[in-house]
Amino acid sequence: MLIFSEVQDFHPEHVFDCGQCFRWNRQEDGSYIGVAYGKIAHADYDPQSLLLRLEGTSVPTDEDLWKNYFDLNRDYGEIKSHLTKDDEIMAEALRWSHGMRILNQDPWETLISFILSQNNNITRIKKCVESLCSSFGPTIGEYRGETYYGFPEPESLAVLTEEDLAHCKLGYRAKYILGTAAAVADDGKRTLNSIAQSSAEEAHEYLQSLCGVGPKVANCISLFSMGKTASFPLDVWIKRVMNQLYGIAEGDTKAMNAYAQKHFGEYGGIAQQYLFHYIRQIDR
DNA sequence: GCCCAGGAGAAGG
DNA sequence: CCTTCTCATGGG
Repeated sequence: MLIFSEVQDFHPEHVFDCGQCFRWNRQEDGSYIGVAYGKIAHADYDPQSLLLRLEGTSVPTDEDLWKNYFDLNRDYGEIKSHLTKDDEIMAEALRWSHGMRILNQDPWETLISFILSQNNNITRIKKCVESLCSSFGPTIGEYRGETYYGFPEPESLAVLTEEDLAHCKLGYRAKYILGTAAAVADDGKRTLNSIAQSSAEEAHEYLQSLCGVGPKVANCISLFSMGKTASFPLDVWIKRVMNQLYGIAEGDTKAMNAYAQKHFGEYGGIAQQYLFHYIRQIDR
């Protein structure tokens, strides 16, 4: 059990149900159970303290790893005051998403998950990812009567055929998964794990060379698993925000990116996540 | 039956 | 460079 005390700017629903991750599920008591870095994790938050129970086989409670996973080294209060300066829209958005934090997830898992996200909805993305894990990932243990599976390694996916993947119902994205798994397995994850230290431009160049990865997915990967906080993923929801709330012409993606760069700057991705969670809450 | 979902790739200007 | 079409799948 890990206990992080005096954690500010954290709300489980904002963190786990904002669309950045697909393997955390809300429990009746408001806590969340998920799988990350090959561990079954049970997270709970009582104002100020984040409690993390880690289950499964060998459980090294690597405090620094999980502290970084939840991005607890970053001062979100300062970022929020910066973003809300002269921005009433952001101030309103934060009433709905003030406890969101950008998780620092595993690059490989994030890569595959967001290839599956294209032209798809979050409920079904979660089913696709879970199906991949239970079919081709390692069994990592049982917790409260449920069996949990880790994310399959590139080598485990690279040897498959489209027929092997058919029951996962990935649609046309199956061949993207196979292509990208082959490329990453061939490279031994080396480039993928090292470009987090490179510039955002270099990271995007490599990511977009992979099958099924375009500008939007590359931005999600670099934001959610490589610490590139300026990355600004432009999806259908954010295009809606930029048009309807910020008044930018519908479809003018260049102007939307330029606005983000100018007004949100190095925290474009964090701003984007606040707005994403906000528009999805009020649009239902 | 239609439209939509955290889009990308291919084809054609 | 840009625009348009197509690509599985499931839910509303």
